Amino acid sequence: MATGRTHRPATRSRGIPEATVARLPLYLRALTALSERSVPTVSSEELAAAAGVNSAKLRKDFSYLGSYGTRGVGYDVEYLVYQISRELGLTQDWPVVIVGIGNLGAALANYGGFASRGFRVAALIDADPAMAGKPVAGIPVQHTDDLERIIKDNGVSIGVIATPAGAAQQVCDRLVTAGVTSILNFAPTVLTVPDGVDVRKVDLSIELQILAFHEQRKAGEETTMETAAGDIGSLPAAAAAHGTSADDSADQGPDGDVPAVMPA
Amino acid sequence: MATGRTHRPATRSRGIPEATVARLPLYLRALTALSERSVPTVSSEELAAAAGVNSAKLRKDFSYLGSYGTRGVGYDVEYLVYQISRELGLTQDWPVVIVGIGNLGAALANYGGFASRGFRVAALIDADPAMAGKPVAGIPVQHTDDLERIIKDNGVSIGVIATPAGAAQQVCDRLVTAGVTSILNFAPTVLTVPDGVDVRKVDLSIELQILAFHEQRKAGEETTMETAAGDIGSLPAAAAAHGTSADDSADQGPDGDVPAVMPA
DNA sequence: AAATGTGAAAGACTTCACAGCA
DNA sequence: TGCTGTGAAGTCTTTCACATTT
Repeated sequence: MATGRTHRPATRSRGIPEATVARLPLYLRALTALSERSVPTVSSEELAAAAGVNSAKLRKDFSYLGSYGTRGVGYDVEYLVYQISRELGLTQDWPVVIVGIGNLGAALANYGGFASRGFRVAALIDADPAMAGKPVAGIPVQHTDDLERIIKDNGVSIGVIATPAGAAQQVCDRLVTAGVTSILNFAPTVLTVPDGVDVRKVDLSIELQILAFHEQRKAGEETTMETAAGDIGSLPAAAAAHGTSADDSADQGPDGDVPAVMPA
Repeated sequence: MATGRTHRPATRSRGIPEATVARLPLYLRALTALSERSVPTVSSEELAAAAGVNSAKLRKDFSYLGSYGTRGVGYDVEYLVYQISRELGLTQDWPVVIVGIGNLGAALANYGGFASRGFRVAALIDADPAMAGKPVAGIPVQHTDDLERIIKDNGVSIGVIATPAGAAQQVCDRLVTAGVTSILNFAPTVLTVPDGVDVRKVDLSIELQILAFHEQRKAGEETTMETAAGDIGSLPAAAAAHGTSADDSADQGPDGDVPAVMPA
């Protein structure tokens, strides 16, 4: 979804494709596991299998970073770990704030992978005064009133929003004003941000809906049914057109659903 | 991370592009909001703005579903809500099980958006005997031992994995064996599944790393620094090279990614 | 006059397949 | 021989721009 698109048109200094960037963390994880097992080198084939991609793609991805492999041998694990970490900016410390310490916020604060790779939870912020001072994951929750100060005092540039949808945009605005330029949004809402600010979204219900789409399709196949019967019962109910002149008679016949995709 | 690949020629009968499917939930959410405000119709321009995409893309997306708009007018909100819901398979009930009731699992169980759109948390499962019986989000947690029975008794086809990485593959195998064909994986690990099973992954640390990448770039631009100084200190420290110590092996499925859907 | 639906062009990403190096 | 690195081909996605319909 990559909300935050819109990078400056320029900045072509190092054009690593977005799709490649999105896979680097995957490779890094696989490499880290190999490193822990003291495996010295891997071939693109092996590493690709561990990361769940195909080897040609992996080699192409690495080619954007430079030539870090050895023909006939493979890649040096430690060296690659370092190169990818550096490329991703993980060799530096990233203080992060989490806003909205409900169930999800607490889960995120406790998430191990967070602290590991260069990210450090600098502060937890919540709008509920009752939460203030209470420690979550060993970090005392602070009140929203101090948001700006917290951001500035800690030099935070990455913010995580785990508030209810209704509060997300407002929190986002404050974060941005205070200097945050990258946001990870867990609230089920579209955030509007000024140019130069990156937003990534994680949305549970969207993922489930995508799964449901495929699941539905599988079910339909099995039985070779093509009329997708079974739903006809629960009709639109909408159908009825509001003003919009266009009387319903137009298309949707009572059963005339079956949208016949692909109108020639 | 786009999951469902698809080798097969891709059944053109109803070929809705994966990228379009991934956006339908977005449109649906925007439409639902409009519906609640009793807005009768929207133009592609307005709806696109609400969903955070551009209007040409939205129109193209809708064109795969059929011709549900009215030229010169726009789209009937209620009607579109129904059509998209049906296309996504949300007009039916999807029982879901969540495995791994730690911080994250509990957050998911409590997540409102879950219950809303056709998804119903049929059961919560955890390996810790101490959790058994304890209610989370009003649902009693059950022990992993009963996983297979629970799946079957409830006709579950969608499973959510929120266990630690180490347990994920095993849980996945059991879910699949018991009949689950769609999995939403929150564990930071690559899951291997047989053909016909869909896996989607949500990975916090990957999202953060992608943000860090862009964040780093921004910082670099501002100061025109390009040597990313300050890191040179922590060098690779790699180099050693053993022979081909490929012991693990296990390079299974060629494209261990996601399978797919729709055999022609 | 307004706004959809869609060919066609442009762009991004993936896969192929093989030259070239260790 | 084994495996990387990469042009070229193929596929998917986005964007353009306009004919078409209400």
